[in-house]
Amino acid sequence: MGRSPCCEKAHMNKGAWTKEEDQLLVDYIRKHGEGCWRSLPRAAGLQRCGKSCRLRWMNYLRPDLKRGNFTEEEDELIIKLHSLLGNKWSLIAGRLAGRTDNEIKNYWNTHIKRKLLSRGIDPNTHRPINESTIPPSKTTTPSLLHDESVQFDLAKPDQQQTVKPEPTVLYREEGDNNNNNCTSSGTTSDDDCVLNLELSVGPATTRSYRYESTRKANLDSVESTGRWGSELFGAQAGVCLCCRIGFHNESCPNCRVSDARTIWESKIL
DNA sequence: AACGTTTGCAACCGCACAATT
DNA sequence: CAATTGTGCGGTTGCAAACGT
Repeated sequence: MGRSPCCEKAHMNKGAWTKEEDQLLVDYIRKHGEGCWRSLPRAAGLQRCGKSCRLRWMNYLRPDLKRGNFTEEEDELIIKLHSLLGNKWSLIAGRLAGRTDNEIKNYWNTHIKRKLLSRGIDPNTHRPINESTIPPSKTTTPSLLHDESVQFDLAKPDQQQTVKPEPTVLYREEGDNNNNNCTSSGTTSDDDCVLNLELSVGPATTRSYRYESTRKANLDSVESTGRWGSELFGAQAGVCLCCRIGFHNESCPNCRVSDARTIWESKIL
C-alpha cells in the first residue's frame, strides 16, 4: 500500500535556501504561525517540500535560536547528556536553550567526538578506550543511570526540577598517577575527569490524546504487536527519567505504562 | 597559483509513530 | 479498527570553505 509522498518532488527546489525563500517562510509563519507543514509551502508561495520548510524554520529561522560557538559549559553538558541519553539529539537539544538537535548532532560529530578521543575516551561508550584492560571494580561508571547523587522529586512529576548532583567522577584508571586528583567525592581540580552538571529535568512531555479511544487503541496495539510506541515509553515525547534511572513513580504515566509492560511481558515470557 | 584533501555544516532521506478519518 | 496523513527524529550526504602541499 505505502503512503503518498509528503509532497510532489518534481517541481520542488532543493539545496541551499535563498534569502528570498527565507523571507517568505519567516513572513508566513509570523503571520499564520507554525503548523500544517504540508500545505505551508504552497500557501507561502514556496517551491519547497513541507519537511524542508519545517527543517529550515526549526534549525535556522526560529527567533529563539542561539547562534555562535558552543561554550565549554555547553560542551560538558552535551557530553554528560550523551552519556545518559545516547544519540537522542532532540532530547539533548531540549536541555540546551537555543540549540537545535541538528546543530548539536553536527557539533558532536565534528568537535566533541575528537575531544573525547583526545582524552582517551570512547565517544560511543563514554568509557576509556583501553578499558578492556582495566578490572571493572576500578572503573567508575560513566553514566548517570548509576549516579546515586541524582535526586528527583517524584511526587511532583509535572514540575520542572533542577537537579544538582555532586560532581560525578567519570573515569579513573588504575595506576594513572596523572589522574590522582579524581576523587569519589568529586572534589578535584582536574576538569578532565569531573563534570559539574546542573541538569534541568522536565517531565516527559507526552502528547495529549484528543480521543481516549485512540489511547486505548494504542495501548491495545502493544499487546498485538509487541512494540512499545514512543508515547507509551517516553522515547520521543521525552525520556521518562524515573524509569531510566531506576526509580518508580506512581504518578508518572510512563512508570505506570512500564508496569503494564512488565505485567504484559510476564504473561508472555 | 593550482590542485588535492580535510573539515564543518546545511539539507535531504527514510523511517517510526502519533493523530486522524 | 484499518487505512491514511502529518510530524519529528536520527543517519547520511553534498558542497563550500579552509587548509596543506
